This record gives sequence, structure tokens and C-alpha cells, in this order.
Amino acid sequence: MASAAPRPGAAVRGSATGRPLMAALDLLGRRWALRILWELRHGPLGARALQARCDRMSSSVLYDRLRELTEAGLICRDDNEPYQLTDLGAGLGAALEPLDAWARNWSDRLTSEHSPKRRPAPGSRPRPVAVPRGPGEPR
Amino acid sequence: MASAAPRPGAAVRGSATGRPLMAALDLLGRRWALRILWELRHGPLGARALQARCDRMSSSVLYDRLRELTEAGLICRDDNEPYQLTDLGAGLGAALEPLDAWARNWSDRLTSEHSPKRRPAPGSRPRPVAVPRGPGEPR
DNA sequence: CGGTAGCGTTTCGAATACCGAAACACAAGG
DNA sequence: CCTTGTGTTTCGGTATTCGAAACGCTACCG
Repeated sequence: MASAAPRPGAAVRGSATGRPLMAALDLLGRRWALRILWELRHGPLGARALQARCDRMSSSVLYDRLRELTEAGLICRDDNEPYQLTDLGAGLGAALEPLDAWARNWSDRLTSEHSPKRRPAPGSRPRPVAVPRGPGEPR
Repeated sequence: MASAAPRPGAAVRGSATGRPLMAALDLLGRRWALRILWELRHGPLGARALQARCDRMSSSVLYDRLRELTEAGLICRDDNEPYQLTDLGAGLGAALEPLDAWARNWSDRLTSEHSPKRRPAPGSRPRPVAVPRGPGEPR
């Protein structure tokens, strides 16, 4: 049986504190979760249509995710209509864009420094940075 | 033995496409990964100090994450100095803020609609939203 | 009727990730 | 020496997550 969907305030993967960001990353970090939301951006889709768009996604995971995302209020469905995003789920898309941009930059850096093992080319290796005094702290 | 750290371009958890965002979520969605980065925002920390700040994190996972984050170029260490963020890792903090803000809003909504099971109070249930025609597509 | 095709959904064995505690190595100090 | 404090690895057990196959249902069609 699949366990309960991550909720802010309760213990989640990544930390027992239940900080909202942790809960979000727990939810979204699960396999295919984000991909499902992504596919739904284009419009409502049925379960099998979703599965078709997400190559290799198995249906058990699909339904686990659908249930979790529904409990989280990111998707919903009317009666037996196809699944669709809620306004909350749609807002998530915008919130992910900076992370997406960062990830692209990250990807560029990793791939430009010739891929082989890990050790970046001499002179271009990751430099430490002066710590910017983060404002909030995790609790 | 721990497997290789997720890299953009290679298959990762969440999708076989290796889209940068997916790889990022794979990496960051792993238990304690983000927490470690978060703790390092305050300044360099040694392994045991990190473990102390992250209650209940077991050392085996800690070192798995440290290795992964290092391979990903988000953290580094000079010789046997404490671990610290790279500029790339520090930039991630900023990229996460919108997501953090979204997560707080999400948290507020979930907790305000009296927690019980899932069905939100009548009249406040998640409404579907007109699909905003997302620009990019997954691939 | 049968059959077969599409959909939503569940079951189940196997792989993986995670945990907690113990141990190893190594350096410094008393 | 012996203790104390680091950084790190190993190991057995447990929980989570996966993928493939199966199940049930509603058409639709010959």
C-alpha cells in the first residue's frame, strides 16, 4: 500500500521538520511527479494518455503519483473526466522556472567541462564562494 | 555501493530524458540533499557538524550525499578543510526561493482548509484552471 | 451473444534507498 | 599509552519504489 502523500508540517523525506519546501521537494522529487504535472500543462489528460506520454512510466507509479498529487491539491478530476491541474498546480509551473533556468546553467557547466569522470579541467574547477549570509534558517 | 550522482543528459529518477530540471530534482529530491546545502549556506561545515545539525541523518547517507553533491559541483572542499558551497551551489539557493514561496502558499492552503482527510471544504475545493498554453515541451 | 478493444485501476515479486550502529583510520593532547 | 575528536566506511535489516502483468468495466461490432 502506498503511504500518505507528503504534506507540509508532517515529516517528509529529506527532513523531519516538514518545512514546506522540504515537503514540496519530497512530493515533486518522486519519480514522474513533475513530469505528470508538466504533461498536464498542455491540458487535461486521462490516465492512459498520461502514461503514453511518459515513456516507461509504470501504471502503479502513475496512480501513486496521481493520488499523491490529488491529495496535495495540485491536480483534480471531475467525476470520471480526465485529470487536470488545479490553480495551485498551475502556479507551481511558474515557481519552477528559476530552478529550471538554474538547472540549464548547471547542465551547461557540467557538459562544457569535458564530461569524462568528474575532475573538472584545471583552472576551471569549482571555486568556493564567499558565504552570502543566508537570511532565513531552517529551524 | 552508492550509484553515480544524477547528471543532466543522463537518465535520472523521474524521467529517462535527462532534462536538466529532472536531473536537478533527482539530485535535490534525495533525502537530506537539500538540507545539507541549506545548512552550508551559513558557512563551511565539517562532516560531523553537518550530521549534528541534521537530526537523525545517518552517516552513510551523509557521505552518499556529500559525494553526489561534490560530483555535481555544488559543494567542494580544499584538502581536508570543511565542506562548503561552490558558486554554483550558492546560486541554487536563489533559484529555490520562488519554489519556497510557492510551498509556503501551498502549505497555508492545505492547513487552512481544516486538515482531516482531503476533501476540501465545500466552496473552496480546488478548481480546475484554464490551461495556460505552456511554452516548452518536455522531450 | 461472443469477441476484442479501450480505459482506469490494483496486485505482486524484485530492486533500490535508507537507516542505525558499529568499526576503522588518523591526528592531537593529556 | 590512553583518551578524545575528527572523517569515513561497512553491514544487516527495513521501508520505499519500481515494472510488468493482471483485473474489471464499458463500449463497440460482427
